[in-house]
Amino acid sequence: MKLITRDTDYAMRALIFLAQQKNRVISVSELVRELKTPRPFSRKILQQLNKAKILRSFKGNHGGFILAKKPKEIFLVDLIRVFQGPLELNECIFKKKICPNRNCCVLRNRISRIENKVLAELGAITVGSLLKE
Amino acid sequence: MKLITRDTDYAMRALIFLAQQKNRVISVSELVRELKTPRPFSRKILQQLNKAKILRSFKGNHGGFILAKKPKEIFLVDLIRVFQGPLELNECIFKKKICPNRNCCVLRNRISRIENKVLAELGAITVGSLLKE
DNA sequence: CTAAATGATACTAATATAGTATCATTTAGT
DNA sequence: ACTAAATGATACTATATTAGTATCATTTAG
Ligand code: FES
Ligand code: FES
Repeated sequence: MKLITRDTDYAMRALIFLAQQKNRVISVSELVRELKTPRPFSRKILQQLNKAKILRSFKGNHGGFILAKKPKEIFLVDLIRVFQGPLELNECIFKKKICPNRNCCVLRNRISRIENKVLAELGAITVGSLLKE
Repeated sequence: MKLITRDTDYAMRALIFLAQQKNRVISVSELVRELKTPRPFSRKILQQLNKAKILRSFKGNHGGFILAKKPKEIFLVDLIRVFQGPLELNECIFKKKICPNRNCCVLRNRISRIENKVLAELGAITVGSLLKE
């Protein structure tokens, strides 16, 4: 079971790098030179982050990307949601057969608790919290 | 993010069904008639459970499967491990670049805590705990 | 001997993840 | 106005994982 896919991983790295550049507009070329991540893939990811309003983009010559939010306001969970869809561990797993009345299913309760825990822990991680000085 | 794949799901259903049959040997035919799961797939799953010593099998005419353990001793985590491999949320996600000293990486610590929580919650779920009387 | 079962194993199909390619559009600099 | 350097949008390809099938060998009750 993977908690984080590569999109999310690269996105986080890119965001941390951008955060370190303090509002300088950074092009994909510059970014991949630094991070050594595959260029077109990285580009796609930045574009998605732009659509998600986590980045702001500038077109044309000398264009590129900057953070649209403060590092402390960019949460890992948000990235997960952008690239991996909603975090639903919760969805009923054992359909009809096993779960007679869904409200009190042992499984369901426990899985909800897991989900809450995951959200709480991940919800505390931001780009800011991973920045090294 | 899916916590449980279909193998694990079907396996759990099969085990619950077998538990309800109280030591009667059940053939795949009988099982899929009841559970309505795809036959050859279900068969493969039962064979895997047999290899994992969660089931015992009997060959030949009137053969089939019975539980090799008490329902309370069959844990959901075990099934997850059989069908989905080890539950490693933990593996380092952001390699070199982000994590200078791995022992104190914020992320790593939090993810370990998530993993522990997941294990604790799942570790409490057995076939027995899901049996309806 | 035979029918009904599992064992072992190889194959196929569908879906999700990872990544590429291409063309249109924008814009700073000359 | 032209050009080079950038992003926007979108379609495509490749790889891995998940889901499922097919087949033949072996075992065994009757
Ligand atoms: S798994 Fe959905 S109610 Fe039990
Ligand atoms: S993610 Fe591995 S040490 Fe930080």
